[in-house]
Amino acid sequence: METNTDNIRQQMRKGFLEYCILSLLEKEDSYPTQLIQGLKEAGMTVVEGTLYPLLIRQKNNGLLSYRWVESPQGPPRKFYSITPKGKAALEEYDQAWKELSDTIGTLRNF
Amino acid sequence: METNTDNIRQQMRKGFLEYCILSLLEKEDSYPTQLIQGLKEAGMTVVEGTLYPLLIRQKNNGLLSYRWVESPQGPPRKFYSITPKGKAALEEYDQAWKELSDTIGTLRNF
DNA sequence: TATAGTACCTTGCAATACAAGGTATGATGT
DNA sequence: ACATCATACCTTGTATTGCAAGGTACTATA
Repeated sequence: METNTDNIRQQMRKGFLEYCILSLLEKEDSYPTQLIQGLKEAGMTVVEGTLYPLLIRQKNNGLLSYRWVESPQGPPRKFYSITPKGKAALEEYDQAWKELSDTIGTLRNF
Repeated sequence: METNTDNIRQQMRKGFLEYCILSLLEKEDSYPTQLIQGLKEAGMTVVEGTLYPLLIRQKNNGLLSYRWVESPQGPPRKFYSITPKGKAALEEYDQAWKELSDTIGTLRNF
């Protein structure tokens, strides 16, 4: 376990990817490469080997669905949509985030 | 992967324990049972099987040191202190927390 | 037909939180 | 002296999950 900033940032991110992905998909149906781009713009770099298994897990749990859409150039894209169950999960994540923020606020005297 | 609130809260917590422990120890030297109590009061329940290995990791990385202190009743207590390296790590955690908050704020339109 | 670009996916590894159980010390009651 | 209880520290095995690395497939272009 290193203590450099990169590693700390990485550790903290754990568990937030699902929340972030549901957030992006609530705004707009997207395919994986698009999600990677969107997450990067929001300040959270994710690689394919992390994203694909996560999307599959979320889909298997009924939080997401997908459909194939032809691309203007290249292979077809797998567009993911958030389901009603996914939206319910997103609300729970909002609540969990709020509570975690309160906890950190208490401990750090923010 | 369940989607109930408890599980979501648990997932989100991952990676934050080190930050929270350093925060508590910055205020006051503590022994593990005391840390578990302090974390619980701040809204973050942790069990022994999680805490002990984590303290050992942090100590092995030079973030913490400890000394034995006799208890008024019962076996001696292992009081942990934060080291200069631990304080530096805490500052990095503050920065990482801020960046993560910004990311969530961007994605959730907070 | 070969190459490049885009896109989706899998395998193996390392880190870590937890459930469950274990060991040791000191006070109290019989 | 001995059993019991409360406190305290610690370990083992399991499941989850993020990542590095590598693989497969479709389409357009030279």
